[in-house]
Amino acid sequence: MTLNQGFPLPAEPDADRAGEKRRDSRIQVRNREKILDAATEIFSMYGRRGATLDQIAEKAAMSKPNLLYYFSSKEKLYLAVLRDILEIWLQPLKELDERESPEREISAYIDQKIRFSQLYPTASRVFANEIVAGAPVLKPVLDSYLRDIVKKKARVIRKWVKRGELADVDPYHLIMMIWAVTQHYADFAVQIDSLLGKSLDDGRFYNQTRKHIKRILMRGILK
Amino acid sequence: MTLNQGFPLPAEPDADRAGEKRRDSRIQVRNREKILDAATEIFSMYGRRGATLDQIAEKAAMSKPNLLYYFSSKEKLYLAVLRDILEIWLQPLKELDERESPEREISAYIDQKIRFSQLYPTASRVFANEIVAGAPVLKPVLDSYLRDIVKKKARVIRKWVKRGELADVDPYHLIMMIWAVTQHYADFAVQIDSLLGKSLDDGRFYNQTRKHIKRILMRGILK
DNA sequence: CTTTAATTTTATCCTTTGGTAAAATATATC
DNA sequence: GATATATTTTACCAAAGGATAAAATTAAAG
Repeated sequence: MTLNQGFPLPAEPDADRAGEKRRDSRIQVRNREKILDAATEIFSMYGRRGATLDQIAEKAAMSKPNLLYYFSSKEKLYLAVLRDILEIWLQPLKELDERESPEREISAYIDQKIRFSQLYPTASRVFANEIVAGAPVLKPVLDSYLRDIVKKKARVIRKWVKRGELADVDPYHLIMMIWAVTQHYADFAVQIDSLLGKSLDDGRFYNQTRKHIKRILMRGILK
Repeated sequence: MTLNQGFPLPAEPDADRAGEKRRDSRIQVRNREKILDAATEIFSMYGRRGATLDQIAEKAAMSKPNLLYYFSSKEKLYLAVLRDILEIWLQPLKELDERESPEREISAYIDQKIRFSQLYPTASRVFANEIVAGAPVLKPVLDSYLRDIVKKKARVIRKWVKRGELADVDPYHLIMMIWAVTQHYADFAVQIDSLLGKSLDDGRFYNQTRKHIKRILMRGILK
């Protein structure tokens, strides 16, 4: 993972890297990534407050002070993790295109969301954890950045409805419904494993899930 | 809340109350409930590990040792909270009745689930937190108790499909879809508030949400 | 090779946190 | 109202956890 490109989290939160000049060394890159991956996993299991630097350091196979050499505080590390996640989490929504048919676009959107759940289940859980906890860190981003994007895309959906290509659905509810259902398979993976003994890692199950979700949702919203 | 009746969590986990004889005094009842409510709120925000007894005690307006007089450890308290939640969380599913029409039954089920999200959003979040974290405590219950109930109800749904009263849906996916969508409004309430400035507390929004979910889902699964 | 800069380790600090002990206070029962 | 029991408070403690300092080591540049 780790595709941290200029993300709109609270302006330059990583004070660490202020005034940086030289490029990240190979060691730098490798270790930051190792840490971010470890942190994602630990944060997904214990949450922002419950996770400990000791656990993360251990999972990343380095000493705690060494970890702190790369991320100067637990909070900064958490922020870095969130930034990476939000970026990929949000990408698919941005691609909804009103010039295409809703059938095609929404179908593709569901595909991408469920794909995300398959590829980055732990990341999804970190995000879920943050939101369930009341978005102590992400709230400002939700209130601005996310809000704007969703508003824009709601307009796209509304246009489809007006054109008569879609049943009369509320755009916001529709978007949230898609989020809820697709993310569920990553966020509540243990539950699903308990009930079915399956996970999205299983290619057959992945496809069955994908098709099932799409079938019901598309039937529910297409004219 | 607090309707802790003989719940099937790991056999008699509340060793505190072993060999109890006399009934709970009024003070006992009142304080246990105060603590459980406070704990629910704190656990919902910080998770099992992130929550602290100090926070819970403060919210319950009592000293920490006093709190520990009622629940002898944080883990026991967490367990008590979970037990209460699971009980009410699960109730609606048990009521699915194959002798009635799927239209009526599933509709009622969705109603009850969304009602739960409205009435006990924090409880829902504690539960969500536990599952997202990998169900460290509830895993055994999911693997046995929940599994059995869901299996039984999946059979009911399958019967409806066979009778031709329902489209050919997978029972498990359908159940999870309903869970995902209805719980979403409690678990991700902050997000919804950020995007819409609304919550299920708002009666109008509650009804709109309820109807919207039902419309899409029912259309998606009825023949 | 040296010399300089980057990285890692070791030792340590201070605060928070779950939990206990025992004294003090309140409540109930006779 | 005296006595026994239940509840609450006060004072602690040991372990865990986030963070820093400085020494030791490794990698890079000339």
